[in-house]
Amino acid sequence: MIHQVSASSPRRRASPLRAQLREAVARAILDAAEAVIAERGLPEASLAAIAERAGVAVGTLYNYHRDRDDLVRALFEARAAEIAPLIEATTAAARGLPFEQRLRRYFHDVLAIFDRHRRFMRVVMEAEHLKAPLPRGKKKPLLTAIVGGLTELVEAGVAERVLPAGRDELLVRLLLGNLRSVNLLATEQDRPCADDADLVADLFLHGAARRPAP
Amino acid sequence: MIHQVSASSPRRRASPLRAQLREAVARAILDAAEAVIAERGLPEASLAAIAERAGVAVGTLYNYHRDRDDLVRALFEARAAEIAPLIEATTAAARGLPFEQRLRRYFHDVLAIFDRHRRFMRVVMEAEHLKAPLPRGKKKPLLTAIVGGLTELVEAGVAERVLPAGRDELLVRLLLGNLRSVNLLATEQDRPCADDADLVADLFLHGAARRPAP
Amino acid sequence: MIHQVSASSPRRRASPLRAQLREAVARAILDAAEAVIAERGLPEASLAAIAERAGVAVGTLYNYHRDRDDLVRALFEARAAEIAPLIEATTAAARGLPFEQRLRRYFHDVLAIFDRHRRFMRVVMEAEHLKAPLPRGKKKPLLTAIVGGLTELVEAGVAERVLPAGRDELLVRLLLGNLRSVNLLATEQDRPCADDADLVADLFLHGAARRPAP
Amino acid sequence: MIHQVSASSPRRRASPLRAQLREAVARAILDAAEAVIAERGLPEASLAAIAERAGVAVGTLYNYHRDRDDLVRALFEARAAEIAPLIEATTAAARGLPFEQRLRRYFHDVLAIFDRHRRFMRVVMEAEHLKAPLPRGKKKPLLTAIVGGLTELVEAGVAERVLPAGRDELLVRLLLGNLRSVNLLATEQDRPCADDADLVADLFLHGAARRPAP
DNA sequence: TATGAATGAGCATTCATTCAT
DNA sequence: GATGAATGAATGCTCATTCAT
Repeated sequence: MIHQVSASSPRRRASPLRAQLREAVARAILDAAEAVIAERGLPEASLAAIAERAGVAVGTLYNYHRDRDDLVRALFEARAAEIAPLIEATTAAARGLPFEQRLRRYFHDVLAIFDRHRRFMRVVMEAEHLKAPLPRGKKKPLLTAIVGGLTELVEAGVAERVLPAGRDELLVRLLLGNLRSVNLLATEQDRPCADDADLVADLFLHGAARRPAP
Repeated sequence: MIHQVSASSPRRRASPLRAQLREAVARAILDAAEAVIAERGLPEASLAAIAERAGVAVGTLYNYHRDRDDLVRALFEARAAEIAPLIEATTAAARGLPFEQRLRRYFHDVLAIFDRHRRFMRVVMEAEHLKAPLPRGKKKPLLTAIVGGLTELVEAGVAERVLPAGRDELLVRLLLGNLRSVNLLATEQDRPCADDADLVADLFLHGAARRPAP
Repeated sequence: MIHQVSASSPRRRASPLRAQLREAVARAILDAAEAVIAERGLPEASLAAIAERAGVAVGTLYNYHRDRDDLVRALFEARAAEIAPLIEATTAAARGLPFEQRLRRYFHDVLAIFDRHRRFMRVVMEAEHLKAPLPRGKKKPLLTAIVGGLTELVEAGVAERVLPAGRDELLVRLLLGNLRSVNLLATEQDRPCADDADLVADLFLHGAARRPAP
Repeated sequence: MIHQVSASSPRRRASPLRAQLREAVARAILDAAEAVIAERGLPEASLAAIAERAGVAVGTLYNYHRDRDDLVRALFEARAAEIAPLIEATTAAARGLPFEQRLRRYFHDVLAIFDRHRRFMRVVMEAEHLKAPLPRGKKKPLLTAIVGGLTELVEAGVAERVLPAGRDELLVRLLLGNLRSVNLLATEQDRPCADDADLVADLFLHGAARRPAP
């Protein structure tokens, strides 16, 4: 039993077709898992439903994943492997900018990424806090990337003396919460998150209150 | 089988004792449900565990609730019945104040209420978004109260021309998200939410950015 | 979940009926397990088959036993608890007799016990050697009792200088094998084992060979 | 799909190489099956494990055997084809000797054969009685050979008036049981069976009891 | 009304078997 | 012929729900 999900190297050069097929099925399974989880929520996502959605038999799932936990973890890891680099690239791209621009840029880019992966990001954001959403051991790698970017951002803000010192953790959490709120609302309303990036960044920087003209 | 959850009116004047007893058992069940859900998370909270915690037999749960969904809903409703008035009182108390004070006051009072009901509020906040935490149809009544208060607040801000118009829904969601972030972080760190009320209100009003001295 | 199989003490004096019923179901389950195992062999004995045979639902099995292993172990223990004392009584009853009588007596009595519990003894004797017939941990208590009796017997024979010294283990195994052979053959032919007791004892003591008349 | 198990005649004279290869694979499969069964026991021996051990794909097993039952049966038949002649040769070699020598000789030679095929004989002896170790219909051919030899032996003994008449079947079973006991004990203790041949033959002939010196 | 045993549909998982390549 | 992924029936087990006492 081999559990090589994204293995691009077939055992023999002779059958790249096999490998391609395998790859396709593997992808179909993860896509189905994502869809079912997005629809029913993680604990209600049964393997039967996932298999049906993927158009394969239940047993086939076990040709690709050791068990249910492994399937879920593989989904999160596969998406993380795809998305986390984008997040990190965004973090890197914003680095060096003055804080305000940096925040604005980061928010905009991250929310744009959310838009391109909306269904999965919804799952991640919903699972953000859950008791035991993912099987023990593996951590949520995508959240880690996002939180990492936010932490760096906040630290930069503090270093520039734009943000108050000593409340880093709370600030990071509030920013994460803002991303979450925007994502969930936009998903509900079926419109892009990125539209709200500027508003939210502004709000975070300067507050909602309009200062009366002097 | 009678399902009078929060019925405070005994069936007969003749046996207030029996009614009292029933009330006590009903309360024990909801308390147990709250405890088990807080500990294991909603989907892992089995009726067996709840019954054991409540010190009753499983069958007894069905004398008080039609099914599991109904029990959960009853819990949320009961707590809502207890907490929502406090929220509404807070909403009312803040009414009439100038917006900034009003927001500050509202946040402080609401977070203080969170502190007094921390265990349950954590459950509520975790379940905030969940796919099917509550049976379809019934809405989460406590969230409704909070969102109601926030909506009124935002509308007042817009009316006073302190908040930007046309983005009410997003602003409400962001405020709710802030409350959520503060609650979850404080719960994790096992310290009161209310401590953060001023900071968060300030942040929302004036932003994180310190304006350089002119 | 209470797994009190042979518990004769109901939780309340008030419902001896409940307890009686429970006892009856527990017995029915073990009887069914015994029958199915005897028919299909241990590894092929599915819980579904056992439940059907017992006239209960699958879930009911789990009200009496933690899992399949536990059910099987319970069967073996219950029967052992019933039969082992008989074996031990036999061992004790034979104690003190001169070796030849002692052996004869022991064989006869043990085979008579086999006859009264034929179906189960067949299962035990079949499982005698199996790789992992019983779940880890618990040992086969009935075989232990029998082997214990045989060991004592052999030791007595050696002490009386009737049996050769130094080959105790082999002698015990051969005796056990003889009991097994007799049991399986008699079961196949659907006739009592005890009939063969004298022959087998004689054979063991004096051999099959008839000495020619001098 | 051709299921010529022990076919030593290639389909074409033209490609003895191919036939040789086929033969080699067939042997590898049976060897693997024997090893896995010896290690895990018959019911736990999965085709996946056998295929892996044999170094072939699961599907290949089905090019050599109709199904799992057929594979197991083929193993038993192949080994029987190898061992049964040895047993029969032993039977023949002993034929004509006076009964006592004949028995002694037979036991010794058979146990020596057991030693040379210990792993498989253990499997056979363990499976001796099992409910459904082999698919219905087919008999265990090796046991048949052994039992045949024992039957002839017993009949000779009866004819010579050394053994009591009328209990042939039981005597055969007891002898078989003795072989079994010796085999299992020796395997457990990892020492040769043949060492015990004389003792067991003696025991069977003259009994365990030492006659007091006159 | 309280009890807790009985129920059975539903779930994750295994594995002999099939079949396109 | 060899391969190994796909299949799906069968298994052990859980748990919300029912119901006789």
